[in-house]
Amino acid sequence: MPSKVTIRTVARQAGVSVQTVSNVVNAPHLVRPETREHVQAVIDRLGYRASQAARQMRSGRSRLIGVRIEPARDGINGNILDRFLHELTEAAAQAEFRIVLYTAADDVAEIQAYEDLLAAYSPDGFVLTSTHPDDPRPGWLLDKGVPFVTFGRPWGGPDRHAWVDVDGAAGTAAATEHLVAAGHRRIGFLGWPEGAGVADDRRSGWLSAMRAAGLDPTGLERHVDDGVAAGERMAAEMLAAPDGPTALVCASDSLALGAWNYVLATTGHYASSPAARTARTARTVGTAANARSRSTSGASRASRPAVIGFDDTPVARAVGLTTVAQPLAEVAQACIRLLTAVLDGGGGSSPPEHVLLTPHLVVRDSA
Amino acid sequence: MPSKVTIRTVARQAGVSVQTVSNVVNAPHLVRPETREHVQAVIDRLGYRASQAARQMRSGRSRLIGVRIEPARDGINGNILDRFLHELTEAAAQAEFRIVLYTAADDVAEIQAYEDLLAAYSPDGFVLTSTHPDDPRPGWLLDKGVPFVTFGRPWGGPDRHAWVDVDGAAGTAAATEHLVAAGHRRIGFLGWPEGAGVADDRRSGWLSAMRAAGLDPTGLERHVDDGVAAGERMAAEMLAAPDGPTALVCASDSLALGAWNYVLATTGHYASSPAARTARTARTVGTAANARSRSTSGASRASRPAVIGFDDTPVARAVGLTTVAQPLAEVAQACIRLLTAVLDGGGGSSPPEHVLLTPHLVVRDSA
DNA sequence: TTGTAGGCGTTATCAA
DNA sequence: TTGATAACGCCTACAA
Repeated sequence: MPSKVTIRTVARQAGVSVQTVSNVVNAPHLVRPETREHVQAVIDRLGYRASQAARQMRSGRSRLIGVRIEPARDGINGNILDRFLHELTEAAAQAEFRIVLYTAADDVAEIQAYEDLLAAYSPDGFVLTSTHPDDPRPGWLLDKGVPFVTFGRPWGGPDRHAWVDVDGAAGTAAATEHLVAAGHRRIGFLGWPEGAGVADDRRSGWLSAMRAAGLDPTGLERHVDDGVAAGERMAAEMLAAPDGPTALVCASDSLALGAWNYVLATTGHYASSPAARTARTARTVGTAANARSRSTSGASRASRPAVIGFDDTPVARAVGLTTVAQPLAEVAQACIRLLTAVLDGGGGSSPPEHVLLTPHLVVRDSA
Repeated sequence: MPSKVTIRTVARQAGVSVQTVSNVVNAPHLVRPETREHVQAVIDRLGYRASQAARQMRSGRSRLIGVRIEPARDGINGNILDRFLHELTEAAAQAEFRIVLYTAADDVAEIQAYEDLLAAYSPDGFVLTSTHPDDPRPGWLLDKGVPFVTFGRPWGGPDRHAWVDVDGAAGTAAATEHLVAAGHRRIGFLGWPEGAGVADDRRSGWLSAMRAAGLDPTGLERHVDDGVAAGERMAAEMLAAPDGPTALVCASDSLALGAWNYVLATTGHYASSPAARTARTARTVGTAANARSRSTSGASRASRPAVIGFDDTPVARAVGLTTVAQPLAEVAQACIRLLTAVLDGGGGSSPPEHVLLTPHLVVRDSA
């Protein structure tokens, strides 16, 4: 193993001072082209890379970004944070940053994690996920002057920091419009309890799209804590009602999966893959579905209720669920861009930037 | 914001030398108890934490562990690596290590990532996932003398490094035994193409359990690349055959989900949640299933074929799939333990340690 | 048991 | 345009 290549090694090999080498790396314009090229050649030949530890001691910059990795939770939705993390790692690498992970059971623990991480590794900044009303984290970081960006708007909180978010309302509106275009008139919304920021956001898109289409949303919505079982239960209640909806826009793939399970069980219409369809020979497809459609008139597609989820999770893909997809790569890139802006801006007085991205509908079998 | 608390600040505040403070932190036994307590109190009060950057310059240790974060892939199985990453972050924190992330599209890119990361951040070691035959990574790291542990055996490769793995064969064997106990005699195996290490491992557990139970495995297995659609297709072929299996042990939850989709479509028996069951009133449950069972005699539970997956992914939970669960928290802890052993052992001649953990069966609706 | 000196690799300052 | 020097915070000798 070649003993460590330091800036000294390069300087000696190139016959210049260490400072010149440093300049070639950090401020090339200060070095005469010939010298620069020569030194650069030596750097490449030796494979020299500045030590972050030493660099950090001088410059105070670690080129590290702290990110929390969340537990699997119900695992269906939590999944998008893992995908986000992957995208963020790539976006960070583009900007020569690395992601350091930490875990925390709740907001208080997370603030403790900031302190620990900051004191020992001094990351240059943080990317926060899952912001929510009364979130104590932004305030703490703001107080300490620690640079950060959030993936998620400051729901209700003071808007004093850079954030990136996806327009959930636009997503559910697109879903609703898709259903309207398919001939549905009574389109229900299956969401989460109010007050969660994201919950209200996604509901509002459905609501405005309904009104824009001249449809009456009254009585067509239900709210429940996230989960497949809960989705199935609520969907059963909603769809079985005499004048219930013929289609459902859901706030999550979990809820949608539950609803879709119900639809399939009710209609006996498990149409996911061609293989299944051809293999399914002995069954009399559609009887139950027809019985249902007779009592639910109104949808142009009378065969079965439509369901649309949110997040385009792997489950949705596997099961053929139509769903709203968040542009996670773009979100990640925007996070890095805004964070570097905050880093460079330093104490600058320019107001914090915001980015609101639009999700898109992925149409599959369920709607 | 309080200007940085260094070892000097503490020393002054406590009225001792910096060396004493350092000793209190790194070699408490060298300090007189009274002094130690006094200094410790000051440390706590000031919230002092040694700077990793400075510490690393002296000691050469960064207390950083490099881990690759994989893309979402088909997303259903890739998910377990995300869960592993979470557990690893926690286990590492226990041992005062942090996880630094990197991405890489393939093995060659990953080796490049080692070089970059090593040169700039000098992580103390790496945790490798997804080992496979002809994996060039362990050899490279071994050559460079970089400490590492793999989650995954060195399939076919030289066994010269520490590794942790889960006994896949034990998992499929347990699944098979469970089915045998339930009265199944023709138990099929739906796995991946041979040669992938993990593939052969999981197959072998099924095979040995079949033989141990005195059952003939001939013609009861199929192999296909992972995927839900592939699983559905293969399951259709296998289960529809006149003397086909009455139950399926699958190498993954993806395959199992596909198989289960087929089973449900065929039997019209979508029994996931109680809600669905009660809601499903109009349908005549079981006719198709009975028709099937007549032609497939042999299982004690004639109603429908049983399916068992592998990995206990969120999808499995959501859909009620019986599956084999890997003890990821234990794997993560073992990885950290072995890695620290390698770190401490340094050039020691003690042979690399191995840990093989046993998975367990999670019984749900599908078997 | 405690204190002092030196150096890890880098970059900022300043002089040449 | 380039080079010498100091300093970042810590830890390991070594001295007291």
